[in-house]
Amino acid sequence: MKIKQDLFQAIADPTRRAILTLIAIQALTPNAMAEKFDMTRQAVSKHIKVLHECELIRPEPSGREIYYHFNAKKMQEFDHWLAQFRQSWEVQFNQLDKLLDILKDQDKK
Amino acid sequence: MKIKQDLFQAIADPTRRAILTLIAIQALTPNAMAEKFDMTRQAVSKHIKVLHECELIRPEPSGREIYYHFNAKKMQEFDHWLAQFRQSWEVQFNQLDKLLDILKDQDKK
DNA sequence: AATTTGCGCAACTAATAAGTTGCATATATA
DNA sequence: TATATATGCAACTTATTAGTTGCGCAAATT
Repeated sequence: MKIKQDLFQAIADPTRRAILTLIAIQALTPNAMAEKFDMTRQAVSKHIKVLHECELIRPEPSGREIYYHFNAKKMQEFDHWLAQFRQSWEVQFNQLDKLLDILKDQDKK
Repeated sequence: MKIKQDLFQAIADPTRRAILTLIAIQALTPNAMAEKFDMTRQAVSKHIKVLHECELIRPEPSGREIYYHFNAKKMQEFDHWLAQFRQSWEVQFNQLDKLLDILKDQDKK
């Protein structure tokens, strides 16, 4: 059995990404989320479980309702993972810049 | 049938992420990749297909070998998706800063 | 020309995951 | 206390996918 849900697996599903987009603006209950999507409450509940297990969302009970909040700190891990590639695309874009410079020089001739 | 592989789906697999990390440093052939992982060449070939279909990698034939290069521009799309949440975590961190300020003030008393 | 090597595609198996319905539990309301 | 509502968990079905083996094709080597 899986100890913990994988962060990348969590955002692979479009519905879960939609949930994240929603609650990044405002915390919502499972029922409120289910109303937004064309699926049963139980289906949404499963997505919530996945997002919760990898700590992308955080429950805050309020009476018999549970508001799920967006955990920005966890989302930042993607930002850190992306860091290893930033250098790559800067290099590739610099090469593009060089190419553009060459083309400019050719125009002058 | 799926028209095109999804970017998020592509990076959901740990082996594919490892491939991306490898070729971000240096372009590799399918065989060279397969040697790095404990799986058959065909399995790696499938991952290559997924990464290629969503344009995260780009083939450059060289004789009977094919070097796959990392496409940084495509990975940037993930960066752009993350952008919608950057504001959220800045807000949450600002709130943390405020809290820290409050705690500092309490120390002074 | 014959053989080896690099690669992709097809078929198959096993595991995973998204969705459903049904049920149990806890909180709020009448 | 009885009832309605909010939520999570379990069992099931179906679809997807990661891995395998086997095959065919094209390029390089002998």
